[in-house]
Amino acid sequence: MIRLLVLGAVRQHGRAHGYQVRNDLEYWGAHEWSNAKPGSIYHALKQMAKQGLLHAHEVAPSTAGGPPRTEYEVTEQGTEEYFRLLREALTSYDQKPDVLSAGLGLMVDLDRAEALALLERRMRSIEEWRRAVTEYYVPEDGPGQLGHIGEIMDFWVHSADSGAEWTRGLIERIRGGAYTFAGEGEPFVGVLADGEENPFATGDREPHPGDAH
Amino acid sequence: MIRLLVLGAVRQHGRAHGYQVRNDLEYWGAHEWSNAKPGSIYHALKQMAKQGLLHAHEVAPSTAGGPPRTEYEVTEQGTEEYFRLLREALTSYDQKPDVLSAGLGLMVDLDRAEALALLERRMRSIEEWRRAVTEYYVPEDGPGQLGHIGEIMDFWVHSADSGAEWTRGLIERIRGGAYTFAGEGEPFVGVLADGEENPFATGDREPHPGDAH
DNA sequence: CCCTTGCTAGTCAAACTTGACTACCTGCCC
DNA sequence: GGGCAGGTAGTCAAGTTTGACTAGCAAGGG
Repeated sequence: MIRLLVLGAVRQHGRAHGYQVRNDLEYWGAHEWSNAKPGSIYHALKQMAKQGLLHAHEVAPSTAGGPPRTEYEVTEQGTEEYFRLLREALTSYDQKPDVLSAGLGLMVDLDRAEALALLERRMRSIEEWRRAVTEYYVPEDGPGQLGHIGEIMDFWVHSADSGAEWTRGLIERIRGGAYTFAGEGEPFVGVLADGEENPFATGDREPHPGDAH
Repeated sequence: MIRLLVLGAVRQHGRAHGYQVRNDLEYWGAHEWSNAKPGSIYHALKQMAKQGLLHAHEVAPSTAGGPPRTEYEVTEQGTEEYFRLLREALTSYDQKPDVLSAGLGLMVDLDRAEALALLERRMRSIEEWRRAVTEYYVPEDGPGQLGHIGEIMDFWVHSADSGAEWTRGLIERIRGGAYTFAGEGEPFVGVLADGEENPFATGDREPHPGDAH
């Protein structure tokens, strides 16, 4: 998950250091909905460099104060992994909203037809899962047998239905021509240029209410 | 999270060993919707014993084959922590469905009035969060400024709305007298007695479709 | 001119999670 | 009467995540 985000960020820059990635993720709001803390980001970069998904350039000291920095570039192998993760994020329904969010942020790296196909597969995935849950909790003995435990299943089913509905909406928007996908001309700029100010910076605004811990 | 589940399971038994906890969690379906693998469970037990939330009895070898086992009991401090976690799980909206699921499974350890109060707070929490997100993504420049990134926010808002709707339903069911809460007589048996067969055992049925990894 | 604030860039230990693995015993089929 | 399938109970190393910490430099106030 973190790998998907990091690969996506590095890829858009062509070449990036950790702090830049960190900033992009904040720009996307990822610090609010994913577990993308500094530690995880740097760890992911190093790990992926070790595994050959990224190439690490030993690089000059910072131009703007601070310690020297290492720049990374996505290798061919890393690109493959990136698309694999991206496709999976859009397709699979594992009720982890952060994975889908990451996929949404990066889906325009695919072409429109493929994005649509993946989302259709996502729909089928949700339906299948719904069927599995309802089988499990409405056994022939009738419901209620589970007492309040049944609420858990009811919650899952409700989530699945709501997720399906939303996905349907998205498919329609994309089919209707929304957004700019790969190979459709001027792409949407999803990263900050060097020195550009982040209009959505949250500063030290506290995390969204309801967050505990 | 895992701590909440483990504390809840041990508490219901009064005294339990790791394997028993593992079985209860399967009974609740937790292996499907939470990251409660054996390793995590045993780790949590040991950790919490070290921290004084559980008391570990050094105990006799198994009665039914297998290595000897350690039994645990929740301490007073552990009970406090348990209720703290439980209240938090029901109240806070951090879009992690597994936390809520755990809370639902254990909510009957509270009394009805408190459960209702917590769920009302959950509703407010969701609304507040929704407000925060919509502020963030419909700035005065108008929407669309974010391009496809806006879809992420739209997804959050949709999830929040759907979560609120479901919570409202649950509140009504509980207010209407559903389920048996603490202090209301014969509690629902949420654990398996020794030797009882799990009617919902999944055997080696594979995890729900759509699960990747 | 110096000193505090704040941004840049990153490290690190401790905690947690994962998935595969071990070892023991029972029942039962042949 | 052997052996193997399957349940019981748990360990362990490798990997990941967390949250707090470090250290360098710039800008600006007094």
